[in-house]
Amino acid sequence: MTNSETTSARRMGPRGSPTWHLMLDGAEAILREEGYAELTSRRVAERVGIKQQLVYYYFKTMDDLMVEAFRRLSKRELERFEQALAAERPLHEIWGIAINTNDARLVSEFMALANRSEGVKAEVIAFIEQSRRLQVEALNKAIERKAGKSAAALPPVAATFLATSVGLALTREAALGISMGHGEVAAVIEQFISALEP
Amino acid sequence: MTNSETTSARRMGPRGSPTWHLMLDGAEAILREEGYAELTSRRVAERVGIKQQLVYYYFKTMDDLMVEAFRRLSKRELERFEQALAAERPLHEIWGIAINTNDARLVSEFMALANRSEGVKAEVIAFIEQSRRLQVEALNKAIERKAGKSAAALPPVAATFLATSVGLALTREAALGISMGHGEVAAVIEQFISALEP
DNA sequence: GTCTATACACCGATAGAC
DNA sequence: GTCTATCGGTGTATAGAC
Repeated sequence: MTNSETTSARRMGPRGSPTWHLMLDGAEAILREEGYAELTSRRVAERVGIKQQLVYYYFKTMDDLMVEAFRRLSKRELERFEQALAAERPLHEIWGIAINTNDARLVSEFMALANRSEGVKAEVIAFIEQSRRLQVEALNKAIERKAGKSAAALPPVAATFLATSVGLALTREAALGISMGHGEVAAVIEQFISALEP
Repeated sequence: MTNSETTSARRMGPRGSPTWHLMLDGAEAILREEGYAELTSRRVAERVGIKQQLVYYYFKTMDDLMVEAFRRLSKRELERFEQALAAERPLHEIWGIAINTNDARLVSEFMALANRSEGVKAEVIAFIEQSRRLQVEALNKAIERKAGKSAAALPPVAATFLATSVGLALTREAALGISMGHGEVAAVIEQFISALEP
C-alpha cells in the first residue's frame, strides 16, 4: 500500500531528453550560484522558462532530481579525472583539479545535501571513493614508471588525500575572502609535489 | 523609511537571558543533528517547548538567531583553543582539536550557512582568522622554546592549515561512512607532527 | 514573559485538460 | 509535452491579549 510503484503511477517523461537535461542544467546553476536551499521546483522552472509542475513530469520527486543531477555531474567529473590522470605527472594533475574553484562550490553543496538525502549520500560516497581509487591508481603507475624512486616518502593514498583536502579548504576559504596563510600552504604543497614528480 | 530601527520596533526580550540561551541550545542541537535546512523558528520552539512566535521576542529575525548562535559558539571554541594551545606541544593539540568529530559537523553547517547569510559569514571569517592567528602564535612560541630547531621544515601557518584542513576532511568523510585511506593519512600526519614536536 | 490569532509567501505534489 | 487548477503543509513575521 505504501509502495509507490504498484498503483497510480504518475505519467513520466523520458530520462535523458533535452528538457530533462535543461532542468538539470538549471539545478546545477542554482546550486552553484545560490546554494541548495534555493533548489526548488519553482526556481528550477523559472530558470529554464517552464511551469513549475512540469518538473514533476520529468522527476518523480525533488529528491530524485537532486540524485540525477549529482549522478550526471559525477559521471562528467570522473571522465575528466580519468583523462587528466593519464598524463605523465598525475600528482600535478590532482593538485590542479583540487584547487579548481569552479566546481568546488558545486561539490560542497552536494556534500551538504548528502546529509539530508539518502539517495544523494549514496552517490556522493560512490563518487569520493571512485575518484580516490582513480587517483591512487594513477599515482601507482607513475611511481612504477620511474621505478625504484624514493617511494617510501608517502603512500599514494595519503598524497591524494592531502592534495584533495588542502585544495578544498583553500578554495572554500578563498570563496569567503580569506587568504591568510594560503600562499605559504600552496608553496609548500607545490614544492613537495615537484619533489615527488620532477 | 526602509530603516528597521526608527519606528515600530517590536518589543524584544533581553539578550543573554536563560530562555535566550535555551533557544540557542536548541538551534545548536538542530544544526548538529539535522542540518541547517531544519533550523526554523517552529523547530526551535518545538525543541525547547515553547511557542513558535516567542522566538521573535528574543530574536529579531531567524538570521539574527543564527548569528548569535555562531557568536556564542565561536567565543566558546576560541577559549578552548587558547587553553589547549598553551600546552607544551601545540601542534599535537591542534591536531587533536582538528579530528574532534563532535563540533566538526556544527562548524561545517555554519560554514554552509555563511554562504546564505552575510551576518553569519562575517562571524565565520572572523573565527577562522582568529583561530589561525592563535595557532600560529602558539606554534611560534613552541619553536622559540626549543630554539635553533629545524624550523625551516614548515612555516607554522602552513602546518596549522594542513592539520586543520586534513582533520576536517577526515571527520567529514567519516561522517559519511568513508574510511578509504584514513589510516594512512592519519599515520603520516601523526608521524610528521611527532617529528616536529618530539 | 508567554500566549492566541493571523497574514502572507512559498513549497512539494497531484489531477486532468489541451 | 506542456499547461491550468488546486491541495495541504510549512515558513517568517507581526499585533495584541493575558
